[in-house]
Amino acid sequence: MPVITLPDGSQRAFDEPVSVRDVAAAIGPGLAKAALAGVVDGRQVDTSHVIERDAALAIVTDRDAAGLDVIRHSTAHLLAMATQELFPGVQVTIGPVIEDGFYYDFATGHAFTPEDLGKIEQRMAELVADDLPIERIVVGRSRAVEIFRNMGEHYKVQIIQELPEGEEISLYQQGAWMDLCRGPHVPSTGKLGAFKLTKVAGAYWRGDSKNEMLQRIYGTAWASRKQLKQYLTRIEEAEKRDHRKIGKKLGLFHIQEEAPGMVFWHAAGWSIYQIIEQYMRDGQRKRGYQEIRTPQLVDLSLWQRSGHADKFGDDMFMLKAEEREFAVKPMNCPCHVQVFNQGLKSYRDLPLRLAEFGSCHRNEPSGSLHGIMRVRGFVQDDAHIFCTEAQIQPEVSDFIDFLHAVYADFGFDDVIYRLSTRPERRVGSDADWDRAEQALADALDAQNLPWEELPGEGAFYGPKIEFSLKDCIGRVWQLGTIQVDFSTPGRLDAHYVAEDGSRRAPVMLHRAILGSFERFIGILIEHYEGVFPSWLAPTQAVVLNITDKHSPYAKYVEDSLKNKGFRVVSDLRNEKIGFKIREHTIHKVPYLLVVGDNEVESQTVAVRARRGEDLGSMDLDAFAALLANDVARHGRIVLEKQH
RNA sequence: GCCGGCAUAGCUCAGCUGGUAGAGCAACGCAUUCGUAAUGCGUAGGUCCGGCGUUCGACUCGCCGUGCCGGCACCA
Repeated sequence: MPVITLPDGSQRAFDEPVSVRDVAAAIGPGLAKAALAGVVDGRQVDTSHVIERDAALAIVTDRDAAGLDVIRHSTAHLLAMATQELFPGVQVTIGPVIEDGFYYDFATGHAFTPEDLGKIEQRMAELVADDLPIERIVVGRSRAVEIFRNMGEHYKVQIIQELPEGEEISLYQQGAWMDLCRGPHVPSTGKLGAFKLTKVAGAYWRGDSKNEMLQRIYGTAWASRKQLKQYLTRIEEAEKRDHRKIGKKLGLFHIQEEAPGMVFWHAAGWSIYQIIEQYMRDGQRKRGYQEIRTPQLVDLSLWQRSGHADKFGDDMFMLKAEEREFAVKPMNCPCHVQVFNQGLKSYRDLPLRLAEFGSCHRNEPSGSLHGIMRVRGFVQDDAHIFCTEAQIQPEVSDFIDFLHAVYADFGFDDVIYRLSTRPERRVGSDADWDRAEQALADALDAQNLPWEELPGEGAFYGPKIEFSLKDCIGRVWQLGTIQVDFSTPGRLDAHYVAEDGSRRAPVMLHRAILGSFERFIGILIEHYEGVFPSWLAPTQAVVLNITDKHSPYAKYVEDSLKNKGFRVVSDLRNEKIGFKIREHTIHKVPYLLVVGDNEVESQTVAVRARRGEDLGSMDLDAFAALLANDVARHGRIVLEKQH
């Protein structure tokens, strides 16, 4: 006699055990049709699940996030079924739900082509039309192994054998096809339909590059055709923000074959870069950093002492000269320790903050290169803080303040915070780690920041916080970081004289806010969609003459504004004003200053903002004030617009 | 690095099953002197990524290499 409690608190009593489907039907035929799964006492189940005793039940439909996940998961099964029908001999492995969709990994000698995806998609549509019931079957472990072994599904056999003892093993069957799965799944294939297969890719079995490579098919799935369409449109729109496309269109930089993973900055891009560098330099100076500069090329012996050659030698560019072996620096820290080591330091010198816009080169794997976001030659806004253990927490807190001020100035407010804690192999005592991890966590908590812990992901020398942002299509890129390092100072003989006269190794904090200028500018381009706020825009205003006779005045306007420190050019070409406006609008110039008879007469400029607004005519001082005000707001203007 | 795809004019892209390339924009020239997102006419522009092969003949087919793109792995 189960009594079912629904999410609204209402209760329904039944004379005998009932399925989720039955309960839905008792509430209403519409719900019965919409039911995709259920949640019984917090556990997700199929609609066929029978409830024996009193329980809390929520019916899951495609309006719930959980329902969408069930749809995606079942669509992954549908993909696997269609694929195995069309390509006999293909083995199934895993097919999880991911953001916006799902994938399924297949073991096969055949490499799927984009044409294959079309065929598979078509077969999937047919299976939806067939509306095959999806049934859950519970079997014993040995029986499950036997079934999949007979089917030749060796990966599934392995998965079953590694399931924890006592875990219920369930199979899902639709038509003649069957897969091992925990579920839940939609009641029949007819509940699916709004999906699209998006890409094929290789992926290692169990994510380990030592294992064989499987064929992965990605797809997206939604509750309705309309949602699917919206998603596809969203992706299309997002792709227009791609920094590689915009970078080319705006002439910011290029990369060419002869220097893979290295950026050729053009004048416009370099202008942005320099403004950012100067901005960071000012911020660092105000916060007690000393800027230094260290060599690019350093004898291998230093990298051997620091441990880099040993651990990361393969990723370092090496060269021989004068019978010595040099390495192009992949990081700045060992060099910064050399600066610290010049002259005996006292505890009074701590914390000592050494900053460098350090040019680094790393021979990143070819497959990992990505526009200017992942490159082989880059410049970090790097700094190392040499301090005592007691100074870790205040330094980390100050750093997070600094970082937030910077991100806010660039208009970023959607930062992902991750704290990576002690890995298996590490240096330093557990007590050291306890305190360092706590210091980092406290610093995050003090600012009320939502952070995620990545257990075991810290560096061998200490824990770290990573600050990441997403690019236009949702890929996450790490920008800032702060890392505690118990190891490097000792390895490189750094020490200071403590209050009691003893010599101690300082703790070193590695930290960066932008990460690399290259990646940061890539993210900025996508964030702004190329529409740089006035303080960053390579050209802040263009003066446009109506006809030749206004050229002298246009030049005068240009020169006057340039003398005030603005980045202004004039476009005196013999073209119609509409043509020139169009061209500079496409290039996202913040302000267009049109000068014709009226403006020459009244000694003004007609101001047009880049979104098309006509700001009317004003004299040069008024425009200069307007632009100066704009510049002073940095990129916070973007945040204001969003909110 | 691994799996797959792609590489044609400065840019964006056409070019069916092999018969030595085409558009739009940009550039250049001429005309036009014009008031807020494209004035008209004309000219020039290609080692079809590189190498080797198949073929009477290769942008097209095959192999090798390079780079880029999408994933995977990596990211001190």
